[in-house]
Amino acid sequence: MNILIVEDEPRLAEALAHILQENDYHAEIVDNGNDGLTYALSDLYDLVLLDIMLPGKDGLEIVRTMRRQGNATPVLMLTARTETSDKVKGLDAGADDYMTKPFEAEELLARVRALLRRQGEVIFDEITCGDLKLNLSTHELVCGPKKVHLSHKEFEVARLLMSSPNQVFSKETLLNKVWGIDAEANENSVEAYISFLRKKLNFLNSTVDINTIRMLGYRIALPEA
Amino acid sequence: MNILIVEDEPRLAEALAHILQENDYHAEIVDNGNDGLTYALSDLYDLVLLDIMLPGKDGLEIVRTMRRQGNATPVLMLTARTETSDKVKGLDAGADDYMTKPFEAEELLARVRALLRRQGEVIFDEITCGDLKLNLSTHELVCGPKKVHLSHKEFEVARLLMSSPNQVFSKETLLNKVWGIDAEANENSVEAYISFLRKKLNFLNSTVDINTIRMLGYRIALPEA
DNA sequence: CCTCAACGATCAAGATGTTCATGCGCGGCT
DNA sequence: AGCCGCGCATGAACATCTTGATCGTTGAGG
Repeated sequence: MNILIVEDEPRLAEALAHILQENDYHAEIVDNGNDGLTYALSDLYDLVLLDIMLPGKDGLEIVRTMRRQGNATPVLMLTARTETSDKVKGLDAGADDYMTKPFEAEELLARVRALLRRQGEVIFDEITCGDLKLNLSTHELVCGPKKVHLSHKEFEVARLLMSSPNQVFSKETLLNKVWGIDAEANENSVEAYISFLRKKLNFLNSTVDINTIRMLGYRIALPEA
Repeated sequence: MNILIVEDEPRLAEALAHILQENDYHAEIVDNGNDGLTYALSDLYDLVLLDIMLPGKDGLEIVRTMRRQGNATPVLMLTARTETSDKVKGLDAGADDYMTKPFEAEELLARVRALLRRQGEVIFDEITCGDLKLNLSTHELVCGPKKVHLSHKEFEVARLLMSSPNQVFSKETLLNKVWGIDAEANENSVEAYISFLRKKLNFLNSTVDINTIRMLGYRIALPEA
């Protein structure tokens, strides 16, 4: 795990880096706000420890800019300011947690673990449904010895249906979830993709199939368990 | 937003509920650990405020059970225990944040907002870069009066470059981030997409352009601010 | 049981997006 | 100048997506 430390006081920065490195994180130090922002936006880090008072851009501005640009890297603010109003400012600017100096190494590490845990929230990379396995990274749908590649839209539709077997999804729901809200696509597209998927399920000789519920939508039917 | 308060001391529980309700959250109180766990697992709440010492199951056990069962509802632990070792236990059990009593309402609210924000993961829907605006939901690139639609890959490349102006991205980095690690695509594809994007920037008469840094990669050049 | 209308399935064709091989041109080097 | 290697632009081949047209299916009502 890569952690970025944005801190201008060298002794503190080193101490932080040391603590983190002893716990098997990879830590890098940047000592000013301008570089801090650039590095934080790089997406190379899994977490940012951010001081507020910094030469160049301050910590609040950095986290605000990150969030404005859609960067979701967790940020833990670390400052000497203990005022509640400072904490509120930091958290509302977009930080995920806020610690005041001085702090204990153990608590810092626990908070770092808590933030990284959320981040990692490792998505399973496979959905299983009856005799089907959908690989979420390669977009391959496997059934016994056979496999087929799903195109982007096919994959999204399959993922949604397989994620909640037996739940009925209306065409409108599918349009919203797969094509995007506001999408001006035709419901016929949904029908077309259901058709493509059925053809592939058929080719795979899967026991699973897609039911049509007239006027309501579609669902995956699991063969009775 | 629905918040579950698991707290056995009625006065504190009421005070919390009051603070939250004043800020337009819907709050419900449960005064023992057994009900706390049942409610928390119900998926009806967007956040759980959890005391540690409780009749029935204690807070640590509750959060551990939640996580073990795959429940990802954010948990903010609220306790009188100020020992670092308690905080570490709470966070490592699966809590997302930990506050010690007494606490100020403003800080509590800010931490609640921070946790709910993650949950909702409200993505900003625009990146700005020089005179360009990239709409993240419609994939439209706008410059003054003109706009163009970007295809999926064009969009991903543009987003990456625009998210860190002036940073150089190697073709390999672009391949990994846009096409995916393990992707077996050709670096020529990157060149092709850079070419497509330049054509569009040109059509938009943007002052922004994409620099080639020989042997290193590409970057967005912001006209000197 | 038949008819009809509404809904759904499938197909074919065109639009759009993606990949990749090719040839050109520029800049650095000898 | 001439060579070399990298990057650029383009077009052909292919994949994917969307849509309208057509045909099948279903179920209510005669």
